[in-house]
Amino acid sequence: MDACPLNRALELIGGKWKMQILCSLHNNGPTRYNRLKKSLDGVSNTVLANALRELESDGLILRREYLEVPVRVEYQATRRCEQLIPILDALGNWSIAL
Amino acid sequence: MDACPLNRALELIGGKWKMQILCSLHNNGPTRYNRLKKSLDGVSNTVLANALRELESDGLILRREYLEVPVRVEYQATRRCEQLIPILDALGNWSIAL
DNA sequence: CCGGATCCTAGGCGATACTG
DNA sequence: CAGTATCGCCTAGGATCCGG
Repeated sequence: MDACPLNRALELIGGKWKMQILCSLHNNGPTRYNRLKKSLDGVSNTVLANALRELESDGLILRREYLEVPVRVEYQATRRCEQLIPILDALGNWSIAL
Repeated sequence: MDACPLNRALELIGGKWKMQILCSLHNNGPTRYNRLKKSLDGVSNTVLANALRELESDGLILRREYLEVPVRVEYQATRRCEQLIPILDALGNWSIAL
């Protein structure tokens, strides 16, 4: 009955891949679609593309399209995402503590 | 490829209800099954019971059974769970910021 | 009262082929 | 290269009934 804001957080970064995507972008800086796809292991196109669109519309990542031939698209973490990273770190540390 | 400890965290507290269960127990102290069930809204027995067993075996909650008639069972957050709370708070605050 | 046993459903997820 | 379109699986989650 708390209307826990955690639910909101889970809408933003829940699901199987979003956190990993954000971590990867944070660690590697701007990254192209295919490189990102390889860096995660086992994502399908549908799922990855979907997650990226949602993350972008939620302001967590930035999509930048360079009109070259062939096209180049890069994704990078936004400030909002960077603010999240320390929290995810804390969560990760907690999970392996003791 | 990070073997992100986040995955471990998600094993522990992922899913639709676990975080809410932990929050509720933290906020309300030791709580009986039915009361807990009502405090969350829409959990089924199978799912709640399952989550509780997993949380217990992961050391996040404590199950205490009083052999009265009828039986009384109370759940409460462990120290490990309490350590997690501030992180979940941070996550919640992040999700509603700006 | 607590929760196990069953059964069922939605949608998250994956694989492949294909297009601008 | 960066995705969409299509299809199908699979499992987390839900409803209900029942037993200790």
